[in-house]
Amino acid sequence: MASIKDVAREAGVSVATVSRVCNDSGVVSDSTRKHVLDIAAKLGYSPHAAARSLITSRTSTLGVLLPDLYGEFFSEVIRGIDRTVQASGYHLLVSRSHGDDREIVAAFRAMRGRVDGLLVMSPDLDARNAVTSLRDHFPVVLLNCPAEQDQHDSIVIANYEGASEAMRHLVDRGHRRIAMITGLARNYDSDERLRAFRDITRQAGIAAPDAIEVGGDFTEASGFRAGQAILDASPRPTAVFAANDSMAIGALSALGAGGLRVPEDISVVGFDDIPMARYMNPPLTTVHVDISTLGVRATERLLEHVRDGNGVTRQRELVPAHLVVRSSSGNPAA
Amino acid sequence: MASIKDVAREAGVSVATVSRVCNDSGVVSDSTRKHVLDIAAKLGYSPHAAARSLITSRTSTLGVLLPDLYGEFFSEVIRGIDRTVQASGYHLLVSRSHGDDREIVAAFRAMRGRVDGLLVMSPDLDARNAVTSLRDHFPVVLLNCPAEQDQHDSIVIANYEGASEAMRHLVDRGHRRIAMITGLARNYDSDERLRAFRDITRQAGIAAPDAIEVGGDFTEASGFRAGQAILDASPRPTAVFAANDSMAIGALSALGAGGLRVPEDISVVGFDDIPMARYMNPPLTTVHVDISTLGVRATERLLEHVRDGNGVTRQRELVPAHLVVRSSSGNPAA
DNA sequence: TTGTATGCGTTATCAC
DNA sequence: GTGATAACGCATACAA
Repeated sequence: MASIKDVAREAGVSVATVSRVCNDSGVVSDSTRKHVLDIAAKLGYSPHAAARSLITSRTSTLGVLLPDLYGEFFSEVIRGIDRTVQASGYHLLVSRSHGDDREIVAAFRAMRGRVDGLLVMSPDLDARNAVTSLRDHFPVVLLNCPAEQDQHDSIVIANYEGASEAMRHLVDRGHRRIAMITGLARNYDSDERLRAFRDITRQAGIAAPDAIEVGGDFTEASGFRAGQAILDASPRPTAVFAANDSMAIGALSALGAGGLRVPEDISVVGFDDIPMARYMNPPLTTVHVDISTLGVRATERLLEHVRDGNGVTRQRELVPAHLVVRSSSGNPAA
Repeated sequence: MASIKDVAREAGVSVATVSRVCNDSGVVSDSTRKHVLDIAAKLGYSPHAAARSLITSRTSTLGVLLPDLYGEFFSEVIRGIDRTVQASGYHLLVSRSHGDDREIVAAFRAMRGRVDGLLVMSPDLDARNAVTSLRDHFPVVLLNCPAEQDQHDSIVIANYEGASEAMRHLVDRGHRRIAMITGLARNYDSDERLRAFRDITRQAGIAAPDAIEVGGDFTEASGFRAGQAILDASPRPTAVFAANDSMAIGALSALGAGGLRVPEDISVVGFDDIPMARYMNPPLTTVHVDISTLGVRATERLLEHVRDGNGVTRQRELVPAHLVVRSSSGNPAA
């Protein structure tokens, strides 16, 4: 593979000149510039990224640490991240971690010399310490993580607000027996949405067994199982609030298979508004989140840090979440 | 950030010894090894990836070039890739390209010095030349690309076989008016699935206007629009074969909104078997593809190349695709 | 068993 | 305008 030396020799100039041409730095005469460019093209030369970043101490790469790459939600987040990263001329290094401290620390170490900054998406409540202790090494932006205000730079979904809106919608429609399908245990998003469920039901004077919580893990399969459990519950709820759309869709399927009509017999509300939600049968009432914006904003914030150093203030940014009423929710049966 | 020099100085040894300890190479006495390890831990030292790859000329990173990061299909592919990459101690650099030659070439260049090998997923039929001309720089494995047998290393879905099975299923059930919702134009997957549609309909003696093709682009929205067009078609088809599940789901929605019952009035068959397919209402009959395996196998093949050099033979590998009959397909109405 | 010295490909600081 | 040359952090051949 051709190096800067090859180009210099072939063009009859020094490596310094070739470097200047490639980086538009310093002053080079038009004629030599053109000549060097020609030779470089002929040799198919492209600078060696590792060598360059060794001397400049910049990699032009951003890292992203994800809990798992599953389903449309993450797909959309990555989409937003990728779009922004690419538009800024950066590269994207993705890594998955199960979320525990040890693994996050290991991932951080492995990133050294590979990235200029890191996007961490770890809704696991245990991971905070790892992030805090290692933040000194390079800029970090937290994405949908449980973080104290101003402690870290972070972008989070308005989980509580969105879930509250969804729950109020159900209560306002007259529902008095409501089930919640929760997400993974010790997960920030899930906990916040559950907190709203509890607050709103309490405010409405609804208590167990009229307010029940069924455990899920954000997958369609767990939503399906939860739906089956709700079918068997007595008294049977007239409405279901799922912590995300995938589970709502799984529940929709189980409820339908059990002979219930949605929304006539039972209402179902999800969270996220993944692209597929509106195409469900019936179209899913859900809390809309501009998911890719989550990725876009996080990346923009990280780029600010990477470029402007530590001059950027730390703050917590909220991505709004609003209820979109479609056909899967209605009034409870008389 | 602590470098190897800092560790060496602090430990009172040479950088060579520190290097040997870190890489388990050469022979180091147990006592100094332990000592060096302690100091390294104390200083929070981790080797600088760029510096290391400059001297070893290996990056421990694989690149993946994708057409777009949209929907569950890509999500699953990346999932498979990531799992394999990570299990092998490699990193993953993702990049998106719109698929045209120029952009692919640019992406290749930018990858120089960043990756040891590249996974290219570009179903666009125009991109072949770019890949061929740049393959010399590092190992490349094509993922679901139109490639001549033995010309490149590639993994492809058994598009034609799977689509044929789906079409035969419909014909065997007695359908004589069938619509196909195609994918993006000039897309390999779409073209192969369409080829099966045309072959099977021809073999069954079905011709226009009983065999119609409606244009889509793999999104739910395009499937929805196609579904509306099919509602208005006359004679109206009794079955629909969509080039992927997302479009099938969109069509399901449009057909239902138009008052048609599935499968009583019209059958719908998809392709991919994304996780959500079985939770549709009705559950979607579709061609199952072990999507993440596509990513896993491609990554394994690429790793073979990266590790064993050019000793690995080039070949085309097929990922099987088989029909899964659920409830969205049945016999045509009398 | 350990240390010294060289070079990987690039940019940056000087001279000229 | 251009060319030497020193660094960047590390691995390794060779010397001790």
